[in-house]
Amino acid sequence: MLEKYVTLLKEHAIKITPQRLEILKYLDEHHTHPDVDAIYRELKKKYPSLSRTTVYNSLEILNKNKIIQTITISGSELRYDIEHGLHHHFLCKECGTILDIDIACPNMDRSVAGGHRVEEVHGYFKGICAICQKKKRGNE
Amino acid sequence: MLEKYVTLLKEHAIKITPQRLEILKYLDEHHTHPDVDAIYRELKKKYPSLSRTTVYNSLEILNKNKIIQTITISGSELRYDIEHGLHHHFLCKECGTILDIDIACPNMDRSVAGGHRVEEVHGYFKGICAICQKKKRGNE
DNA sequence: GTGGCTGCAAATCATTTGCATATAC
DNA sequence: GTATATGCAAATGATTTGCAGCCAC
Repeated sequence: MLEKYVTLLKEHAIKITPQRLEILKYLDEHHTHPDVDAIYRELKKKYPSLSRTTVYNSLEILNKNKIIQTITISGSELRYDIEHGLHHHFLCKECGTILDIDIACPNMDRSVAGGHRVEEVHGYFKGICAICQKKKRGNE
Repeated sequence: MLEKYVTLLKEHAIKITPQRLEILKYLDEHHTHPDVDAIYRELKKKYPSLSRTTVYNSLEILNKNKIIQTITISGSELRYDIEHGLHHHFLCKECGTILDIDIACPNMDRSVAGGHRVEEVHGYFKGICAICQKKKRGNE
């Protein structure tokens, strides 16, 4: 069950620890773009000895190995997402949800004029999500 | 000299204060995407009584009125930029500089599938800027 | 005149650091 | 066995809050 994560960590020469496996599994199974505290609180239920520091450390090494990515769309805390193909993000200003956006942008997706070497591309959209729009209409 | 900023604030029904005018002028004249502390330290030289709180407050009201925008590309602190047409940003991981990127992305620039209402679009690119690439080549 | 603004100090929240113990390999 | 990871507590850094005095209108 955790086999795929063991394999993935081995491929990157990252030491296998139960904490790392659980954090990686959590991000693989929950595409909710959680912050550190959300991951910590959720996994703390099953592993009461887990510390926030370990969550920070694990996320850092996973990020450095490009297994996960950080999302800065909220501006107040980092959000995390497992790497799963180039996609962008939408933040609902009403409910705070962050959604995956699967549109391509040919001009944007790899190179930038001016001789800069682009290694990461992040498209961030902000507005009101479909669900919150419905709710608002219902209330008026 | 500050006339244009007085006019701009009046149009938005924002009270005119010397601090607000100076902060707005600073962002209009320096497209360096400074953080709060950079603005504070620079203006503190000319206005020793200036407080960081006032910088925060002023930036907030300017942002709410869409006269300036916040940039979350760095992930650790907010950067500020005067609104000047849709453009995107590039962060150099080597020197930390944030550059304006003037490329268009038709798919990205206004609407997103799924019924979400898009109000803001931010394209963030990260990599090594042209200058840092040259420096690195020189050192090798 | 008065409601909103400024500036100071204290509080808060996310993240980092130092270090002793425990664990992967 | 040893280098590395974990977990705790304390430190840091950005931002927010509470509040008294001041200023724009």
